[in-house]
Amino acid sequence: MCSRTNPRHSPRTGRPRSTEADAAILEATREALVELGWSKLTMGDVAGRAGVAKTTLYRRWANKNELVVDAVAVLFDELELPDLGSLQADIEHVVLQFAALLERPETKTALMAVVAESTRDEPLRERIRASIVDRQKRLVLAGRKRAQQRGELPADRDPVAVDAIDDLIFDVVAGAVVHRALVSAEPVDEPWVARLSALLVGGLGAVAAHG
Amino acid sequence: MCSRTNPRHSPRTGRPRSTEADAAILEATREALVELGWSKLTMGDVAGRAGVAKTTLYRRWANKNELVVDAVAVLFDELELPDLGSLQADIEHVVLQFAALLERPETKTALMAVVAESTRDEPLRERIRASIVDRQKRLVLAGRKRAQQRGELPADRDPVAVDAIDDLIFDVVAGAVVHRALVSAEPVDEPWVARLSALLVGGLGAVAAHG
Amino acid sequence: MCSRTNPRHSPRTGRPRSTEADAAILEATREALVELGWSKLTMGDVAGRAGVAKTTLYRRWANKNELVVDAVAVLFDELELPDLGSLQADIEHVVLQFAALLERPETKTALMAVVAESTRDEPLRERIRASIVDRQKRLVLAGRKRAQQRGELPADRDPVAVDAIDDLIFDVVAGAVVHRALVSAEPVDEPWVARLSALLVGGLGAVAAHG
Amino acid sequence: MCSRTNPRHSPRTGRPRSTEADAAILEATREALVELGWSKLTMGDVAGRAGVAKTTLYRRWANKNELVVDAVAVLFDELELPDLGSLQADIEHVVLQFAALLERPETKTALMAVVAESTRDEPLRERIRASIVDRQKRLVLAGRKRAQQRGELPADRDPVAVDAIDDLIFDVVAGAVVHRALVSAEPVDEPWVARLSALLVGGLGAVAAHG
DNA sequence: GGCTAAGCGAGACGGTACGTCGAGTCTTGGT
DNA sequence: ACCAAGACTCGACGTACCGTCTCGCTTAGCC
Repeated sequence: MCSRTNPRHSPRTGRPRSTEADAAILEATREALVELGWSKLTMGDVAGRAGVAKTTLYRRWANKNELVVDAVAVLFDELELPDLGSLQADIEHVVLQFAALLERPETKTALMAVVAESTRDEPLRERIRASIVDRQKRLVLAGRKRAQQRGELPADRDPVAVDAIDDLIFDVVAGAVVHRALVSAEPVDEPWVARLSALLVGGLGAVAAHG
Repeated sequence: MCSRTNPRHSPRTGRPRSTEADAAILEATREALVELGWSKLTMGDVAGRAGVAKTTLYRRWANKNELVVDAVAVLFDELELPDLGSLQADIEHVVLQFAALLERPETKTALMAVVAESTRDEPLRERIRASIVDRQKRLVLAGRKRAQQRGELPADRDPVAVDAIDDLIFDVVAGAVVHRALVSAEPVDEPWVARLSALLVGGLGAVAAHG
Repeated sequence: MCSRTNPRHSPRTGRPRSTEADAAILEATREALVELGWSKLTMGDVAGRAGVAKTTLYRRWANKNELVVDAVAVLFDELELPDLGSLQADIEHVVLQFAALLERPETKTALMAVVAESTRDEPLRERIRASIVDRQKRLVLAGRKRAQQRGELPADRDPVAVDAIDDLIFDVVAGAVVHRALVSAEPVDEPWVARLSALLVGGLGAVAAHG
Repeated sequence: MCSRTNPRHSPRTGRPRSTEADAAILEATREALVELGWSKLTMGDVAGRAGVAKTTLYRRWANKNELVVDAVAVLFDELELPDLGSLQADIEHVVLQFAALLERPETKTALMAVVAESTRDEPLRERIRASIVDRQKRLVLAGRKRAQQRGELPADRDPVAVDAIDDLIFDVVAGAVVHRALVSAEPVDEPWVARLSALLVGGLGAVAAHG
């Protein structure tokens, strides 16, 4: 999950890798992201902060991007979807959580950078998808299920179509928040979130009606 | 428009800058983006491709990021909004255009990278906003006006609220397409675009109704 | 004789060191010297060739230089001084033997390197002197004794002066051969050796006459 | 003579190399040799002492060995052969000069090291020969000529044989001094030098008589 | 015949230097 | 003032070795 697997080698032999080093490196990486941002973060600096040799980093991660993905990924697991009684309230709550996450300097600087790198680095894209993106689709799924139980959305007819709608909602919500926060550089505040969720709830009703 | 203005010097004195160099550099930058991607593009390489000295680049642009923004910005002016008879058709058309633009390797690799850099570089953010982002808001504005003329959307009541909705739509559309294309790395094809525009049109109706 | 003695431990307790490892390491060291030369020889590589862990090397030798000295020292014990009937013939024979030894790639690359290191490493200098240099002075001593028995050289008068001459001859012969072979990089062939021994025999006569 | 020649490039274009940097680097190299010795001298340290970037070193010298040869070579040009009235006195004087040179820490540590490296590096051997070795043969030549003028040695008969004797003397003198100073690590003092030159003068007489 | 003290293979560890590369600046001579 | 060329400083890169340090396991001699 978090480090380069030891190539062609029995796990029973030799000195085992230090798990303290693992943790210290990831923590140091987040710290460096906060202070320096992605483009000024260096492997040597991270090693220094972690109290670890540079070789120890390279033994675990092939390069800066993979390290940063792992350091940041864990933050995304904080997102939760408590039942607030209505689809619109649920959406607003998770969008605000996501916006708060994107406001943190370590994610703000890192997320776009690694996605940019991933356009030319297939393994990195896979790592991002596995560590970050796919893990959050659970939120969309859970939100839809709950809305269906409440009767806010009709029950599934065609499971393929449902999947497609889930993916659409995921890209729309995540994309809109990222774009608002990082490209437009405007605040993701309650009024905006209210408008966004109104748009979504309204749109979902229309799409579900004749979908 | 596209290059660093000559600091503290009268524009009338000495040898004028070569306009051929300007064009050659931007073209060379796009070429290098296609072949190498953003992170492996180097100023020396661009200078070499353009048949120009590195000095000449730095006389015009302060650094690599600003050069890349200018090289890519012009591509976004290709987007157009022909009248296709309905709001949904207009949206689908412009989204497909935008998706095609993001498929081009020079924009795919560059756009996210410079946005990532801009999270720590205020002048760069301003340049991106001025050169790329704000320029495309015209499309949202034009689309809405046309829909209002057709009667698909109600006429403006509160101009402030209208602006807010325009901005929301812009972030949702641009964000969703970028996220689908670069993060989810799934095709922005006609079925997906149809679903997106259905969602938007439905949602806009709902929002406008009680907005 | 050849390896670091076990510090602060009774030699009777615990598992004894493998003598096969000793031999394999020295042999591997010579092999690596032949293939890689002194400066590209690495401890890890030697350990690998010997089928032994790096720890096992460092348990026996403090560092690369001491290992190399021991690996090479044994080769110098091959030198012999058979009685060929005259001082000049004896000298020529031993010089040719020495030259052949210096032609071997493992000695050629190692000898000068460890001597160079020894200019800044007193323990190493001692080890070289004990393992290599002093051991070969026996040849000079034996040659002189034999020449005196034959009447080619006068009998000893002052033992201190005799020692001084022995040392001089040693430095002249060894130095000249090394310089010819490694610095001038010219062949130590029979004509050259004949000239050298003629010079020495003539010179010794003169020095002994009024010494 | 002292730096890597600029490959495939007109000398008329671009910023010229700094000659101050050249001098500062060589001086810094000698200083570092004195303080650290050859094996602990690093390119980065030399660059720092010279107030120069590491790249500036690598632009001029391919590696540490070539740099050290150039830094040390100039010291050997100090050797001179004043006329002291007799062959023996001339020899003693130049040998003492040479010994003093070898006592200097920068030559002591560097000379053997680069010769050791040169056994596996043909270009380095050539550089040493051209910069250091061949330049000093002039001393042997001059000494012999002067001795012939004085009548201490017979005039040339066979020029080839004369060359061979010159080379022999060079290897014997240089080799003996180096061996005494660095291998035997004993002082090259006046008594020893007197014995050496007596040996040589006596031997030369004998060799020249029937050579 | 179990105990104990070392040896052993494996490989991770903290360091240090390597030689290269790119960014952005400066210095030539020439337009 | 511009320009091409290329040297300059700075700093990070990713690699390679050094010599040390755990691991789990083996191999003797002694009780």
